[in-house]
Amino acid sequence: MNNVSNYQISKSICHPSIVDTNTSVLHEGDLLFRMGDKLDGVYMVNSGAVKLFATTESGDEHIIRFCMPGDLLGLGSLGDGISRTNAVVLDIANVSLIPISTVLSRSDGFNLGAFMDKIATTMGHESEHSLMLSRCTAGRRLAWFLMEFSRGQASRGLSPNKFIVPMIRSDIALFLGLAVETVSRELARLCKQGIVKKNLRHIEILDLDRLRAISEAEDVAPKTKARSNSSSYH
Amino acid sequence: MNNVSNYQISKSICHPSIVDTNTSVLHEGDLLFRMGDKLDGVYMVNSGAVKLFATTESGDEHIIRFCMPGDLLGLGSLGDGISRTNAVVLDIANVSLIPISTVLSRSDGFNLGAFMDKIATTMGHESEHSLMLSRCTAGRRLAWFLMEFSRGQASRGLSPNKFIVPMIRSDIALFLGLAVETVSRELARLCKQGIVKKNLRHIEILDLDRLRAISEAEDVAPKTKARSNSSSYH
DNA sequence: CGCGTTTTTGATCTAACTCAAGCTTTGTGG
DNA sequence: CCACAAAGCTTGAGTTAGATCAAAAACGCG
Repeated sequence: MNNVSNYQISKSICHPSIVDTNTSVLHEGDLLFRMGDKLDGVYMVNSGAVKLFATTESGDEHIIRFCMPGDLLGLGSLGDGISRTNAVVLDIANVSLIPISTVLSRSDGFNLGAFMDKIATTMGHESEHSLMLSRCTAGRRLAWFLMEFSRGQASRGLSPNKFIVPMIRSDIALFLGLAVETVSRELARLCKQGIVKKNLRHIEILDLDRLRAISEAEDVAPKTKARSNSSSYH
Repeated sequence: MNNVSNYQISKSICHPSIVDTNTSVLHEGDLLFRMGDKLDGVYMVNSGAVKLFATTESGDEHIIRFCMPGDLLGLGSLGDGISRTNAVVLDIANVSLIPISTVLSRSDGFNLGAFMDKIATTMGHESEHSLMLSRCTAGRRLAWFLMEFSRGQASRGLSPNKFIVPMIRSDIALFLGLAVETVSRELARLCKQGIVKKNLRHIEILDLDRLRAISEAEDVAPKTKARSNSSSYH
């Protein structure tokens, strides 16, 4: 990962002095926090990858999102400071803590607008994720996942066509609400179509346009028709 | 809806003077805003019900959540002020605008902590919704929906056992990622089991415990097994 | 090299969708 | 106030996408 761009991402929210004093490095498999933990603030991922997930009593997990450089973690605890999710490091990561007091105390070093902006972006992603889970075919979910990852790469100045994903197949499955076997099969299909090339976690996108087309397919769900809403406009 | 409690909810975030000057009443079918609109802030629902949803090019909609008294709307636009969602009134509603400038300018009348708290709660709900969409049976999704609605009623000082839901079946279907027919069938099943009683939008929960049991059933998905994560703890 | 983990492929099964149709409720105009 | 139309809800029958079960192949670390 590129340290220069990571540093810039952090700076946009916090003054360097805030970041520097609260940074730590975690390794693959490390738990950043788990459900029920008391958190002192919100974490920002500077490098590496962290998976954020919820677990049920029965031990099943649902992956909420994969946090990459620039992403915030632990937002759900902003209220009472108690985390409702678990965070595990997938790839050696550098994360910094933004204390809740910093967020609320409007010191000069903290950019509340940029912070709100990140929250809004995060919520937007969650909505899209939710849309994918509710009304899309397995093939489309996977295509969307790859497109999103590719976009993320591009936004971090890395190659949007060739990358190594930090998660294993079952993580992808858990994120997309599919069985591992389905993820494997759909990925195989994309390969046969010449749209991507894969070798375990090494992914190469050969035809971004076609992949985008699949991810945006207009076959979302000709099921339930919406109520006609178009009446007066406030 | 109970005006006294609604007022109290608003007051916890904004000083009354802020709320009073930005309040308006909207009727069923009214559009509060739609995707692409420029918003001047975040809306708070004081009474009534508003549905928040995204639409795809093909006209399908995905309902993100139903906003009830005390809920915030338009959080996704906190960054650039552009809404990524549509908001339509289901039940005559009183909403007030919290200008973005109020949020960012830390005036005495604005409680940033309470605001963050609401954001955190909202994110928690979204995660739960997402979990339901990804790994649960139709029956469990519906049970969860009813439980959540019931909890909301209780938190607003209304009956948790008997209420009139503000949305039609297809809205519930769109929210839960199911076909209308499935919602209808599952609701019929709950009735046959003596757990609820229904008459169109009038719902009576006869056995809250059993409904909760269904909504929390431990059959979430014995599908994909999670990677063993339990290693070092930060 | 050997063993546990991850990935893949094949065969079967099932929950929920789709299609179709009837019924109930609500709203509108005469 | 009734008739009719539109919207909403329900039930039945058949189909299917993706889950589950089973097992083999590929990887990678000690």
